[in-house]
Amino acid sequence: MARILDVAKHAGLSVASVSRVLSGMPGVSEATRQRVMASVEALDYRPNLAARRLRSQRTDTLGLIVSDIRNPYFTEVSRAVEDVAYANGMRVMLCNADEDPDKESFYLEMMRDENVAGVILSPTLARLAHYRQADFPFPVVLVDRCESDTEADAVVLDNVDAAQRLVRHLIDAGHRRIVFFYGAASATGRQRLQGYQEALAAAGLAPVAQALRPTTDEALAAMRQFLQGRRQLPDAIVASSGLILLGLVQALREADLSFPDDVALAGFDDMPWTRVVTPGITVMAQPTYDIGRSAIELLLARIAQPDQAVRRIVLRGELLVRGSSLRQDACLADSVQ
Amino acid sequence: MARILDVAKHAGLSVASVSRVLSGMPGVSEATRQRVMASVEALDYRPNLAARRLRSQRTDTLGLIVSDIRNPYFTEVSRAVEDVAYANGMRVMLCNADEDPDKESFYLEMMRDENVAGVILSPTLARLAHYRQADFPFPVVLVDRCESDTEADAVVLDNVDAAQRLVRHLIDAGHRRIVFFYGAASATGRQRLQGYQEALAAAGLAPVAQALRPTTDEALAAMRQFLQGRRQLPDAIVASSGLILLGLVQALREADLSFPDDVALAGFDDMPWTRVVTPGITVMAQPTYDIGRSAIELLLARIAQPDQAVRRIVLRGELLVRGSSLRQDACLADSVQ
DNA sequence: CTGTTAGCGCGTTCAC
DNA sequence: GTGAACGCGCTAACAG
Repeated sequence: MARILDVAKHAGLSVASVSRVLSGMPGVSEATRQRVMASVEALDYRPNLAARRLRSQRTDTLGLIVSDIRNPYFTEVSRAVEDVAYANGMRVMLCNADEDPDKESFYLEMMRDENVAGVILSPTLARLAHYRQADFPFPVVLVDRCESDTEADAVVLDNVDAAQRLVRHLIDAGHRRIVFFYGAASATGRQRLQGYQEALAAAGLAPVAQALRPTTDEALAAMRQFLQGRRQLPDAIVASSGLILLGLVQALREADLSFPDDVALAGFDDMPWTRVVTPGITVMAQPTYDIGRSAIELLLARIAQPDQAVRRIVLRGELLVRGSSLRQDACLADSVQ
Repeated sequence: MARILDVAKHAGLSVASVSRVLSGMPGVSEATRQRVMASVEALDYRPNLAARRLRSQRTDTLGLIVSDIRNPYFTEVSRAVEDVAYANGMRVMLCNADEDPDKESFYLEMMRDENVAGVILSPTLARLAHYRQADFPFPVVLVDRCESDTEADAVVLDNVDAAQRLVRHLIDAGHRRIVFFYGAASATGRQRLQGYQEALAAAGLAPVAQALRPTTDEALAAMRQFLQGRRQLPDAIVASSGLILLGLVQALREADLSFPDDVALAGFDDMPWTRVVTPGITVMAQPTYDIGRSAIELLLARIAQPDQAVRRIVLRGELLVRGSSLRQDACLADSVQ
């Protein structure tokens, strides 16, 4: 592997000149610049990143710690983050905490060890509870999950509002007994619970909420149990995330129940499959790519300006009404899309 | 940030001793080990990875370059890779080439710059065509995609066999005119095409195959066009991947066509949603987690033994028969699962 | 068993 | 505009 010294020799220059050219520093004659570039080409030279990072103490690496890599929400966010990062000459280390606080801690330590320039994190509830930016040696931007009083740069959906609108839609469609299955392990799930509760309260209805871990398997199990326990179904069921929604649908299919005939259905996240089940499932769609893009833009801005005021970007969900939420007797199934 | 010298001073020892303890080298008395650990604790010392990597020329980082992070196949593979990697004290850099040869090249260069210990790669067709391990400065294990004559460690499905069995199942179920939508950009898609062709040939049937880029959107567009072009539908349609399958189903729903009544359906990958559409979709399931686990085990073995013979691990798909492939008049819909 | 010391490859002063 | 030399923090060879 060619070193910078080899390039210098080949070009008949000193290592300093080569370094200057490669770092794009000013004060180099065009002639030497050409010679350096030619030698770099000739020797197929690549700077040693370890040496460069050691010497400069700087780093061009960002961390992205997602809660669950299987969640399309996060894969979409990660695509946006990568796109913007690479466009700005930075690399991204993508890590999957799998909703496990220990894994999350492990990766945060790793980020510290890697001396990253900054991290985008969707935190577990425990970490968010006593979150302080000062605990981290690098700037952090929260994504997807954030409390209203968290002192941190963050990009989130307006969860309370989104849940409210989703539930209000169900109420408007004529449903009264509406059950909510939500991921209790995240701030997001709880905020959506709040929106659900507020929407019901405003209509004078009683909430029935079921907490669970935010995975498809858990939702499937919870729904199985729910169906066993009762003779009469509610009017509608709402899921606080796409992963949970999938588990609910699996359980309904198992039990040979159909929607919206036996029970209406709605959830979060416009996952591709919600369009292909019959009828389509009404969901609150999140602007996933924008969320990721906003997060990394926030992070890059923070890195450039460490002392700027804390910013929070709140995005709005989009209600996509499909067949699953519409009572047959309402005769709307065909007219709304 | 505490340095190793600080730890040494604090413990009243030399840097060498501290280094030895931290690297787990033998020949250190228990007493000094204790003192070092105590000082490390006291100072909250963490080794500087850049310095360590520069000095030792070794690295504990592996690369994983997947073709499409949105494909659940790859997220599942990546989970397995991470699990095994971390259990072996290695980190993983996960990169998403997005089926783009340029991005793939970019990431491979990056892997070289990062001086990774090895890479797991699902290669684009172009790269596979003239693949030579000698072109890479690190060991590579191919995953998902590999030609029969590729000289490389690899973990793949037996694609020809899997496609044959899937198509044979359709033939056995009474279908005759069977159309194949496949991803032409990968070796895998082509191998599955071959299996499809062989199964049809054995039954004396004529193949009709539609090549496309292996994304849901492309499959949706291709299927739209396909449906427009003809008055009569085939008996059955087969997708060479889960992503393509999803696009096909979207197009069928759009056109208000149902399966298996209007046309039977089958595909690859046991994606969660294939179970929740009605009826369920018959698929050839891949052992995704095992694929990932095998790949990293192969890679770790190769790193430990650079000169061992090239190995290829071929795994078998599992046919999951669901309602989408069974003709109604065959009266099997309920008896098979 | 422990300490001293020479670089790993590069960026960055400081002279010239 | 260019070059010589130092040191980032660590590991490993060697000496004791």
